[in-house]
Amino acid sequence: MGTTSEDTIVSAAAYQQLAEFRSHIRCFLHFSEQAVRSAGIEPQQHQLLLAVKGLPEGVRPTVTALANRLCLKHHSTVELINRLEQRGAVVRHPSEHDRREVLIALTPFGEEVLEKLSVLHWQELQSLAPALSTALETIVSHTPQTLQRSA
Amino acid sequence: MGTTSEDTIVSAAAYQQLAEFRSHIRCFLHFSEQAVRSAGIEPQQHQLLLAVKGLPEGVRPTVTALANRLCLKHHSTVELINRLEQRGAVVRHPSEHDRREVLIALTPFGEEVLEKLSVLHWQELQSLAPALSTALETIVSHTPQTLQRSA
DNA sequence: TGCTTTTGTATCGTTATACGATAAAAGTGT
DNA sequence: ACACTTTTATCGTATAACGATACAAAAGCA
Repeated sequence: MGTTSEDTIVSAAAYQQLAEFRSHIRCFLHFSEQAVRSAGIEPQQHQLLLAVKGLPEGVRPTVTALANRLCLKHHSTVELINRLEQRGAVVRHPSEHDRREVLIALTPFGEEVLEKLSVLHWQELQSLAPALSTALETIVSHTPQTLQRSA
Repeated sequence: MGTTSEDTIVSAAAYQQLAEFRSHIRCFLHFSEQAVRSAGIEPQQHQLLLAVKGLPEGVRPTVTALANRLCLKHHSTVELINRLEQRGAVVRHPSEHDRREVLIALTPFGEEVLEKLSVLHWQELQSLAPALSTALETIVSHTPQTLQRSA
């Protein structure tokens, strides 16, 4: 009677619910990409701007802090910052606490772009939130019986 | 007296809430990427597999249908399918309704990978759903006064 | 003090991905 | 037969992320 851990079956409904959830996320990200590119920057660049501006109180905007926030490797973050610096959206300046650290700040141009995009995103989220919430709710509530079944 | 549409100000709290929401999404997508790569395929490839398997009833898995579901251009979808076909995760076969169409089906390997990943994703969503819901809720409820302010 | 280890940032080469521009084959309407 | 649309495919280009590698500053230890 030892139940093996391999007799898990995913129902057709479960696939549809997962696909639905991903579709909503992709829909939001697609909107975001279009809005961001219309504003003249790239999606990941926008997210770094937002990460800088939306960092919790008391956290210095170092490369490492931003990498953590964005779930990126440090060197990927460095490259992202390079591209943003070339576009004039951020500037680097040395930290006084630790001369290894580089602090990132938005330029007026970066601030302007981010504010404009933030308004658009906020509005878009008002539209998308219900569908996203529903999809999430469906997955969480249907969980045990729908997903797994003993053989 | 004429209120221009440009005097919109985004508060620090609003930036933090938007950043928080994006961070949760990135966190989920990061988990997904790691799980998917561990399974031997690429993130977008996994999402196409899921899109095929989770397509609503009665929708034929054509390139165009999948492109719509994934918010991609047709030719981007074609390239994604090429890569999946090379890895043996999907096969193409001609449609009988319309000889222009190409229908996509998972191979046994594709099915196996997708099922394994779907279980992992379902479980992960159980953990992440509360934080994501909260972040969404915060944005939706705080909306009018926090985001916009007349000059 | 000097030496080692750790931490923070940066560079290079490779891969996946997505797009625009373009094309070809199959269907549709006249 | 003809133009027109739809569906799929190819090619060149760009963003992006990573692993491997490197270097400088800080921290820990002798």
